[in-house]
Amino acid sequence: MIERRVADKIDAALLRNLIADPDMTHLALAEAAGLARNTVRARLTRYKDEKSLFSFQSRIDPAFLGFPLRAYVVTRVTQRKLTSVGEALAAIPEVIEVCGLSGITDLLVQVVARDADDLYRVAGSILSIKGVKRTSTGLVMRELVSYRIEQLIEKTG
Amino acid sequence: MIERRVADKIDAALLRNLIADPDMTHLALAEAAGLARNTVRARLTRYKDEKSLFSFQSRIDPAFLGFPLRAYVVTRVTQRKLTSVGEALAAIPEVIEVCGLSGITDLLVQVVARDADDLYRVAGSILSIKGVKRTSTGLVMRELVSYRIEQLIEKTG
DNA sequence: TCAAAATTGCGCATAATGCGCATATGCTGG
DNA sequence: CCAGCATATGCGCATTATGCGCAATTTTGA
Repeated sequence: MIERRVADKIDAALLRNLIADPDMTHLALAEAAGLARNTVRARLTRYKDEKSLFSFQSRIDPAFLGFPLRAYVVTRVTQRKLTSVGEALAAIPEVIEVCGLSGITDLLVQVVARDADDLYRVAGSILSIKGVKRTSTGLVMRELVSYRIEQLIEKTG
Repeated sequence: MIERRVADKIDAALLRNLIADPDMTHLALAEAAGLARNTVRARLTRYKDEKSLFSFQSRIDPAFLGFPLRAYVVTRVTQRKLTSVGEALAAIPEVIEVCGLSGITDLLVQVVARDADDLYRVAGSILSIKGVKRTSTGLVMRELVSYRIEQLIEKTG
């Protein structure tokens, strides 16, 4: 099995700076990190090939697209139908992520919606998938800690 | 209350292209979307001010930082201590997101870890927070649908 | 309908980028 | 201990992209 490359000090410095300002120029990054311009360029290029970075889509706020509501739908599934349920979920646009969790026949489905009615509709379409036994929806009311990765960089290198 | 701007057709076209290639040049974007270069620049600049885009950090794969494991920890909390628990959770680096869900005293805590032992340790430190009554950890075994926003763009404009 | 906000088109100076290539550095396996 | 491979560095140069200004035109909304 291929072992994935893990960030070193150089990567940490670059990523830290990019978080502060995603549009920093190669030269600015090089100075900030005390590196050569070509080194910066090599790393930045490498990130793509290695897929160390997610797609740009991860930066887009669903609210900006008109979906301000977010919810988690815990979905109990007939075990044999896991795959087909996964496919059916993928066919629902409002489903933005589906995770299979350990030791259970539950799926954790993250959805977005335009409003409360819309959410109700989406939850309904999940429940109507063949193989889904029951669902439990929890609307995200408050983000006590917003998605963050930054602090992990400090534990790198 | 200020109403948030929502993406229009122009935004949709730009975002679609940026997902395909985040490094597209302004001019390339302009051509692809049939717009003027200045328009593209204006929009791209605006995204920052409006915070329509998340920080660059949302693009970094935790695995690249050395945290290949991801888990959801459902945390039951003494209602009065919600705030202090939130702060305590924020103090744990491996905690990458905390959501307060509707109608319950549960928090949905997303964590990452270096390995199974590390996850066990992190789960323990969550459980030891004053105000946490009990926790239930679900390791993300499989992503049936990886985080995606792209398909929402088609429902825009 | 009218005024404000966006988009557009054009040009230009500056700055960034994409190479190539030779050298220095550093880590690994023999 | 040394050879060899991968990486980082330094330099230059031609090509592009960017940042800005400004005026005309279209769209949007009140």
